[in-house]
Amino acid sequence: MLPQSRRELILRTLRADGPSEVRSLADKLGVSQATIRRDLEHLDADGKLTRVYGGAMTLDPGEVNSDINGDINGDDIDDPFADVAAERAEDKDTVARAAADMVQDGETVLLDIGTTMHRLAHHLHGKRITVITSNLAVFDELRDDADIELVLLGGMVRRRYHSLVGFLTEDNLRQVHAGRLFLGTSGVRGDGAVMDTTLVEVPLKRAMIKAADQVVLVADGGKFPGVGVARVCGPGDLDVVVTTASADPATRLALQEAGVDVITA
Amino acid sequence: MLPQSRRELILRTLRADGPSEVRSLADKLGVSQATIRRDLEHLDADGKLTRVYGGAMTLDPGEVNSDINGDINGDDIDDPFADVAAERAEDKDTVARAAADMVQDGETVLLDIGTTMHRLAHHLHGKRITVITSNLAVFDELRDDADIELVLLGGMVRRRYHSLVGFLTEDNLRQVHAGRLFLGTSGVRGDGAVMDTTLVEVPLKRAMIKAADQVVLVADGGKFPGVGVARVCGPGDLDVVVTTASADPATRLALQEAGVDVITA
DNA sequence: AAGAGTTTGCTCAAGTTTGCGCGACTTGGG
DNA sequence: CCCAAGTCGCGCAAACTTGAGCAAACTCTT
Repeated sequence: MLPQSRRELILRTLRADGPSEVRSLADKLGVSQATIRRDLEHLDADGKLTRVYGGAMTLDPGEVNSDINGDINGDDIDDPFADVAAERAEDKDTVARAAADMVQDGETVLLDIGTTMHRLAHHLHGKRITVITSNLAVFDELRDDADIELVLLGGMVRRRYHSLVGFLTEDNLRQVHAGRLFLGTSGVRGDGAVMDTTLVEVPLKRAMIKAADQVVLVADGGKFPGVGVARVCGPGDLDVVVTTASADPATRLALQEAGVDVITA
Repeated sequence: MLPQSRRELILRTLRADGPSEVRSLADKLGVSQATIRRDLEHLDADGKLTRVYGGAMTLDPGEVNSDINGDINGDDIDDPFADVAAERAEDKDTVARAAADMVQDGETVLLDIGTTMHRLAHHLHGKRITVITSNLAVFDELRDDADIELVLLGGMVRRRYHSLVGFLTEDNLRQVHAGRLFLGTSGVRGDGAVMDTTLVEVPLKRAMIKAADQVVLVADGGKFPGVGVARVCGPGDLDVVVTTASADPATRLALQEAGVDVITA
């Protein structure tokens, strides 16, 4: 059994059966607890799971399969530079925090789905704002925060993605308006086009863009350039991009030439 | 059981069932009360709940009594007979179970807000159905049940009532259709009119009635007759009423004369 | 076939969690 | 006002988890 396969199996186990103890993982995979610990340490550094005392669980509050969303390209696995991938998890938090810092009391913000938006929501605590979202991880994060007026868009519960989708969501989006939209992505193409891998989300993202005055794309440098099967929008639809220094300079330039304000967190 | 999982379970329990005592949490989770105390201390420090003498509750400012949430009429609070309220809780579960038993695989049901509907949702586990709701307690109950297609109506999060309200909810309700609606109430008047105490819910309830083929009112006998400032609908809008033997006979008769099928659970 | 580098399992000290007992405190009722 | 019942916080010991160090096994390259 390859270490890499074992780690993927660990992730799959967590996604399927929820939180798991070190002991049970060791038994199940036929390796020592020390090995499992090291695996969990690795996966935690890569932002694939959260380590907790005694075992591990999927990202934060039952976030079953966040990376399908937030980090849609699975390059982390193929990436031979493990330390680069480790930076990515931190990068996500960095851009999320920088984006959250833009938000002032009294604003109304629209939050896209994905892990990056969840991190962003985490940094919104303490502000007196209105948040509109179809992101269930964001909902879980903010549902007990009395300072935040929380509006949930309707839709079908998509458990694997922790989101709400469908025509109800689209309908609701046509009825609301926000000062700012924070948009996530699977990757930005070299010409500045925003991409996504899940087709069903594309019309929703487009509806969100229509519903907001300002569109802020939040994406760590690992997504420049990035992939995705579907084109969500062009650089002309974006107002601001928050990213990290590791973003590909050519893509960044393409964005700036399209009039986008590129902020390096 | 991981400490982390246990703590999340505590939060979930509080959200679903309202305030809880240290003892009952300890029994439920199979750990000592000391551990529960430490967990509560932890969660309180994290701002996830409010510690109170004897137990804990969700940190909603107005959430003094669980019944404020689900049970839309606040009469349980004013009720000087605590044991009556306790009996009522059992009654609520009885009618909820009877109503849930009506549901067949493949159905689409619409669930109103309130504790009774939460209990009903609890008895829906194991069925392969579609559930549409704006009830966040129902959402919490069913969000991890892979057999149930769950549709959440959009709206503003109303924390004290564990519900979603507003024009987004109404809009969504105009777009969906269900075979059956399970309706809650604060009380049924002597003439069979369904009442409610929260004005903002009335248009939603009316929209739900329009969106369903069959309307099933689920209300324990303590609500016959009952009070409420706003009239939701008349007996003619109801198809079935599920209640307990303690329901006022005159009110029951009025319903039957209006062609309603009154079922005693 | 040998060496460099990685992975794995084991051991051990340090740290964490848990359950229990005890004294102090809070609550509700005479 | 005081009392009884229950709850709380604290210290302690036992059980468990963790991270680090180390040697053996393994992989890959030369």
